[in-house]
Amino acid sequence: MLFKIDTETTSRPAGRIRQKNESIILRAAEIEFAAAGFKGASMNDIAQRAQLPKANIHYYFKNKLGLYMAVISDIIALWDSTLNAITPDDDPYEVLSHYIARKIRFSAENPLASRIFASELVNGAPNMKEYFREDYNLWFKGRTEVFRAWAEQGKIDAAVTPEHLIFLLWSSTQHYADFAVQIKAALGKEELDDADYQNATDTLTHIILKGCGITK
Amino acid sequence: MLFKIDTETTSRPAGRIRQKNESIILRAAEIEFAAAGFKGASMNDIAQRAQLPKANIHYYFKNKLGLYMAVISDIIALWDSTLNAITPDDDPYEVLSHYIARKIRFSAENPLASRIFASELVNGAPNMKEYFREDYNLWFKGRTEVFRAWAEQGKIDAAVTPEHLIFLLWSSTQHYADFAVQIKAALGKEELDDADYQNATDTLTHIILKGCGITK
DNA sequence: GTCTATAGAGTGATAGAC
DNA sequence: GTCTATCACTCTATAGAC
Repeated sequence: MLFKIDTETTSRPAGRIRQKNESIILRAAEIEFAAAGFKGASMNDIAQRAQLPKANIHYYFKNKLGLYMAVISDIIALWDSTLNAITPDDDPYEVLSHYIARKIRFSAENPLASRIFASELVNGAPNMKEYFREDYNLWFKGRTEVFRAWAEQGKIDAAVTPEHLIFLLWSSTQHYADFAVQIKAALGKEELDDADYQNATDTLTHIILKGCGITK
Repeated sequence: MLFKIDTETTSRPAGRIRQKNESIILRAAEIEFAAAGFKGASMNDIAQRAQLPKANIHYYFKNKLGLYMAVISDIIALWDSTLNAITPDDDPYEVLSHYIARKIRFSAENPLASRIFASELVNGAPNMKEYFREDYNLWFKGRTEVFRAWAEQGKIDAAVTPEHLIFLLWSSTQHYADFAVQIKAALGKEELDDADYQNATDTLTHIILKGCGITK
């Protein structure tokens, strides 16, 4: 997607030290932003977690927003790519079961990224206005065409609106990262293990595929 | 559920003025907290939106957290009640299609409440630790029993894990409030209308009920 | 009950010595 | 490249006049 942000302070090729420090800062920022949102996180806390002086962060990143966008842009790239791979010629059963498994795995492995994205959206996406411009609608329309083609080929129930099926795929899988606290409390566990994620994947796959009338 | 918070400054019975001002403040706070999260929202902005002096808010509510909890406790009460009404003797088809419709309607009518709750959870629920205590696990277990009973009566596919079915019901319906920005951008609409919500309800009901093997 | 005026802590950001 | 010291500002919260 078309969504570029200036995150570098200088235009010089990254030196070894720079590269290392930037990645340390980004990792620290990811944790802080995930825990408190954009406004809630403080440069001070990020600096402390990165074990670097506050001014050092301002040397590597233009300002707080620049750092935030640097963290978020990585997440967005991952997001878009998941749906883009699907074409009308694919087998719905194969593709969707793969998609569900992949998104749940992503939720399990990158919970912080998911949560920062979710936090941004829940608050009305004030820092991502350009991302949700007109072309987002066009891109999404293109993606629904795939499901519509499947419906015309009788591979999916006519009662299923492609748009809302996509929303269902997104919501049900992201939920395991975004609402992890509630899920852990409900299941009475400190952390979710592989069996939990497998269970989630199996149940979601069963319900969604069968519910859409997609057969193997 | 057992989750009480002191929100009042005094213990006196609420006077007419007090009642009116508190509700004005609560409404303003709801908007601000939904837009920026707990830390991101400022008492100043809340006061300005309520058209009251900042100190006035501190007179009615103990502090920022107290105000926040007053907003949140209303939401929680609504949340719990939805699942509590279900019993094993109910007809799964009736109950679940009702549940889905009701939760989507709630997302449509109370998007701010949903988003504040979501924002709190996404950030690790720092202000709701007591809510997600041991009894939450017990309460949730009790709710899963209903679905398990249905499964034993052959009313639900054995492949469906009750826990994850509940998570699916939550995530898919809340999504329309929490991620409204993304949904509107995807559909290319300024606001979602009744037809959109009806469409969402129909598609979700079809997929989830059929996917669970629940027949009318 | 109401509101002005301000305290005191914390914020993002930068100048300038090293 | 690095980091101390500091600025200007905003935050929550309260004292005290009305």
